[in-house]
Amino acid sequence: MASEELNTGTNEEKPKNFLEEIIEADIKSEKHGGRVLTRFPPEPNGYLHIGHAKSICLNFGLAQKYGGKTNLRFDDTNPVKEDIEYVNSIKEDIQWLGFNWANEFYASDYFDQLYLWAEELIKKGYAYVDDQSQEEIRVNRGTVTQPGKESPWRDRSAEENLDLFRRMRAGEFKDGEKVLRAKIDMAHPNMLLRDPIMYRIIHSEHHRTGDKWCIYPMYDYAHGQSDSIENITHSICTLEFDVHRPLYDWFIEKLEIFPSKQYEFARLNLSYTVMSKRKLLQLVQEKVVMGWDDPRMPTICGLRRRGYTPEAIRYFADKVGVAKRDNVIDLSLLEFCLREDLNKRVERRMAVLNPLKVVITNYPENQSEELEAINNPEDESAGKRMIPFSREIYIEQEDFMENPPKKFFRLAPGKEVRLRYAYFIKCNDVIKDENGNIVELHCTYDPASRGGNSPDGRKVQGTIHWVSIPHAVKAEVRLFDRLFSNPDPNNVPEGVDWKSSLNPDSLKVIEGLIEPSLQNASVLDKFQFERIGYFCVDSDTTSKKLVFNRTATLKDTWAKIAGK
RNA sequence: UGUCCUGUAGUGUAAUUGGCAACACGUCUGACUCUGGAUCAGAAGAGUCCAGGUUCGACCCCUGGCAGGACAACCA
Repeated sequence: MASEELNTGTNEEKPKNFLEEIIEADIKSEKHGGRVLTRFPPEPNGYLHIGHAKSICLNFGLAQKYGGKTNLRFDDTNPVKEDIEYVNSIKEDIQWLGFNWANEFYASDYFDQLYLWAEELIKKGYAYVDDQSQEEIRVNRGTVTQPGKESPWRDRSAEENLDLFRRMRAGEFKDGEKVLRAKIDMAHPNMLLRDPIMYRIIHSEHHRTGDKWCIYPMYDYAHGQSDSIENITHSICTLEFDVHRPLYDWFIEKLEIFPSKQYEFARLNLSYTVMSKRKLLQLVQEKVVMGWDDPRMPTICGLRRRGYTPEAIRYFADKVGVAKRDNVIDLSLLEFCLREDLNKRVERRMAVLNPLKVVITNYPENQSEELEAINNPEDESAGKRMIPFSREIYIEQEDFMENPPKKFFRLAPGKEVRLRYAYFIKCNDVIKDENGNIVELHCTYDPASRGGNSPDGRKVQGTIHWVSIPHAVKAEVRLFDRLFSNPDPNNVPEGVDWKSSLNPDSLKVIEGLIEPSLQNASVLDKFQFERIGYFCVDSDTTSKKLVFNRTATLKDTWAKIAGK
């Protein structure tokens, strides 16, 4: 429902991106009988992040739009890097985002077929076993400006190659002793076509195939054929694989198998964020953050814990667009998408983060009452709730100024404001401690303004939020901010640690006071704390302690004015 | 330095495939409001990386530059 409101996904009015144009052309020309089958191919060696979310929304979204399906395929060709821990988190994240795959596959499902095809290429003279060391291979590959040198083993007979390759598989050789290479062109301007390695020897247990194999296919030898085996029609990946496409096509052509086609789009970059798995891992390992799901992380699980919704992320993926040029998206766009969603669906509550005590001197002692509050002004069906009011309340420190500037609409000596859903109050006295700090305000209220309106029709400029002291509940509140203070954390001068621009204030933990109706909130419940921001219940919450994460602040026009 | 990809308001994405640039976010006004939120109305902001060429006409086609990115793991 919310996604409809957010108008994500298919929309006839919207201009098409280049992939939609390609697909529509293919459908029109009956290329695969109008069939569309995409795939999302993560390597299970890390957690998914917002960049993957773009890819997921693209792959699944395109298939959905054109009546096709999407496979989930784990690209698990390197047993030393991959683990099932990641497999499970990846599946969970994709489902949470709201997508269902047609099939769950693994590149390792195809190891037998890939092996057979390798023998076929050997027999056709398109592949050979190379005895050169890793170092020799590297050196002989040449450089970007100089052609490579052919391996002395390049012209072995098919029989010898076949024998050697079978013995590689049988485990007769040690890691690195031999590799299987495609025989293409050692002088090719595209380095990837200089006899790329197809198989390497790794005596290591694979998380799915166990010890069945001691040779494993390289990405280039596995990916296109895996697509082909699944009859993928549109294999969509990021720009850096552009150089790989000739190789992708080469194997498919030589093997004469289903011609899947690869298309590349520009990956997502977000300002104030790092996205590389390596750097994210480093943040986790060095305990810069609490873990992969730290609410400051751009990981899907981090965003989830932070309070993001699948709808907001899908809306975001839709808004960033798809093209081939490098891009950096403003973090503010992500936040816009979040607010757009949460504003409409999430209930409002009152909470005071930096309390200032207010005594309403003309309100009877030991009295309290319940006042009616609207749960969500954007959604009448969210109903109403009662909130307790009493003689002593907390307001926000920032909502009072002893010497207010011109446009300050909040409380000040002699000024009157409305307490949201309660009464008008006027400030009469400012109580200070011996150091001159304001510790308490003495105010009087207008009993006739109960509910927030005065019968004489007089207006107040400001409405502030509050919480009744005897009824307030304490909660830990975690105020998150961007992880980096540098808009482009990857761009640091030579020799400077990329972590040097970490924002020291990315997390502030405070004790807040919340209205009692929040008492029984459960993990992941989301609210708008009026005039403050969106918050969600953190998984660290226990029966004894409530913990809230600040998902995002509200737009704060006053902060902008005050900052000038 | 070789090959490939990409250059359109601050940030993204468009431009009916050649008819003088639109939309969103952001920014700035104003209205409204029991959230300085939301909503509504409006404004500013690029002449399309540069230089030539083709054309009646170029963001779009051609040539040459320039800038950014990718590629020299037995990673994906």
